[in-house]
Amino acid sequence: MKDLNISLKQLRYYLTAAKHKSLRQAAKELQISQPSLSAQLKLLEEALGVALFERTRGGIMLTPLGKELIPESKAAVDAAQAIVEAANYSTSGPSGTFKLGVSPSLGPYSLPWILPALRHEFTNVKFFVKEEAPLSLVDGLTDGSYDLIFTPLPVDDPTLTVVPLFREPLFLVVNANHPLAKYEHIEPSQLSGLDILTIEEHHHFFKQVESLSQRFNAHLLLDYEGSSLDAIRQMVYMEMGATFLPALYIRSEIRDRDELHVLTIKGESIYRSHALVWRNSSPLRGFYRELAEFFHLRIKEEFDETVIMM
Amino acid sequence: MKDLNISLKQLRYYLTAAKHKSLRQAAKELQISQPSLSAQLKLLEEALGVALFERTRGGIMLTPLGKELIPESKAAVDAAQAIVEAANYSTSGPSGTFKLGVSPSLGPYSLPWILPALRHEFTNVKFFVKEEAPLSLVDGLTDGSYDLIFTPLPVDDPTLTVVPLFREPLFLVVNANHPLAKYEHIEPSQLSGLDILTIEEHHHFFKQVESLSQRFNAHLLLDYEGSSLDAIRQMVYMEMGATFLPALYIRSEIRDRDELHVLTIKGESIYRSHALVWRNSSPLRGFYRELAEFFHLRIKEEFDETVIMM
DNA sequence: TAAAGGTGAAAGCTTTTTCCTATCACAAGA
DNA sequence: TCTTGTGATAGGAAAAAGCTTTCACCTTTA
Repeated sequence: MKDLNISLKQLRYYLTAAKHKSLRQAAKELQISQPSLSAQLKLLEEALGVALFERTRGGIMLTPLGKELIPESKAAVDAAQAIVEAANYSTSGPSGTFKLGVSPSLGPYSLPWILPALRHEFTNVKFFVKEEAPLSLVDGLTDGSYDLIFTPLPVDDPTLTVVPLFREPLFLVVNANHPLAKYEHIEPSQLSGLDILTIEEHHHFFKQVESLSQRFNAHLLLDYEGSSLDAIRQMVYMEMGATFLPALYIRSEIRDRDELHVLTIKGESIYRSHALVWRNSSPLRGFYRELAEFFHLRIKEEFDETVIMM
Repeated sequence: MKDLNISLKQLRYYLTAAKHKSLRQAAKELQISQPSLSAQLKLLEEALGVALFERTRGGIMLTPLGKELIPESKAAVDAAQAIVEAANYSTSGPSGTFKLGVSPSLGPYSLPWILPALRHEFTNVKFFVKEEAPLSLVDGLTDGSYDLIFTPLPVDDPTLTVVPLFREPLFLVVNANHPLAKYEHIEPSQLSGLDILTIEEHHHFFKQVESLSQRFNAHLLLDYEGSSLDAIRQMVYMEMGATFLPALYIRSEIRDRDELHVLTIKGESIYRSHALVWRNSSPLRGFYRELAEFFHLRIKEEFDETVIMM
């Protein structure tokens, strides 16, 4: 990069002197002494190697080149002013485009109810939302691909701040023609031998369903893994097996109870927890705490009958 | 004007740090020490009152606002760079739009033969040409309305540099039906009582024709003054009187010798002189001397049979 | 596990830049 | 002749920019 030996101050001085056609008047406006102004304009002329002004006893006048360099000088000073103003505006509230990473089993069934209110509350804040599996979310947060993630737990990294927000119940879902569909609540023993479908291995959800299957002696189907909750819902609909689905998903996507039946297991409370997570080193961590509180309130307002607040 | 407390250097440092995501790498590119860069970025952040970077042990990353201020920062630095480049370009030759003032009795009959060659020779120089009576030209040069004037002499102002270029003969012009039209040369006594037309009083030309009329005992018509040389040529054509016209005007505008007759006066050499004039205080006076030489050469090439070089 | 190598920050010092006051040189106007 | 206006010059003080050295902390390698 070519060395720039001119300063914004010098450009301001030049524009002001051009305006007044008098070094004394300009110095007065700038609130510096006239010899200082004279010296700085001389330095600017020397740095550029050209004469910008013609000095006469009646004052100064711009040379043709001096006139020609006015627009670019004004552009530089105006751009700097815009930076200062944007920053001033920003100190009165957070600003910019934030990269928010979410789990695909959580984001689509919660964020549409949160983001509009968020945009209303923090008007200069934009979110660029991307879905990715939770393990990838944590990696992305660590390496700076995301500023913030909204993800199922667990997250075990001491460089990250984890703010748990709520617990989301998981329910057993079977086809309406399934023998278990005649019940609202079943005994754990009734799960024995049941074919259980789930989504891909790198999701926390997979591990949880695997654990549940082992616990209830059910049979976890590994040959027909789904790529999303929608996919496994379709498989249940096609009588390929049963599955566990999160409450927010059920709330959002399962309306036709003639096709799919939702059950609870007696004496069992099955949940997964969700949190907002950010890097400890972020200078915006104060704002992220505010955001976490906002999320918490919004989720409470919107999903209080579905989830358990933390 | 709001006080700008950020510098172009700081903006360059910020852009370079953003590019490298490492203060050490950026400092290396900028050829300053890392602690200096760190300190300057901190000062920039303090001046703006916002965090532009998040610091981690693996390096730095931009905050959302840090990202948002990149385009304006680049705009400021690029504008300054453009100033430096324009100035560098300019030191390899004069540049800008020059305000050239010319007399209406000279400019139209000379500049069309000079300006194209001038543009070819000085490619970054533009002329904004304006015609005005010579006394107004001098006033305009003194007050800065013109950078340069091309004018008939005399010019008597010690703050101005006057470079005489050539002498332009004046010829007597009569209608082709006039008794004097049968001659190519006449005696001074033949002018006695002749009606003489001229242009307005505030032109040097008026004073010269007035002086000639008195000298040859001719009758200067004051009731029918022309506003231009074209106007008095028409009056001569309409047999309202005779007139003196400059050689360049005759060369350019009088082709039909069946209508108007051009005479010389025996034993008399009648001229007016023309010069380029600029302010002594102009930092571009070196360039104006060059220009004067170029005018001189060009006039010699184009008008050598019409005028007398000085 | 220890050593090496990477990160940005803090501290103290030197150099450079920016700004000040006082004055000068020159001109125009009263 | 004096007053008032212009921009420039000279010398000094204060602020800013940059340096080297070192620190704290982490990761990687042998």
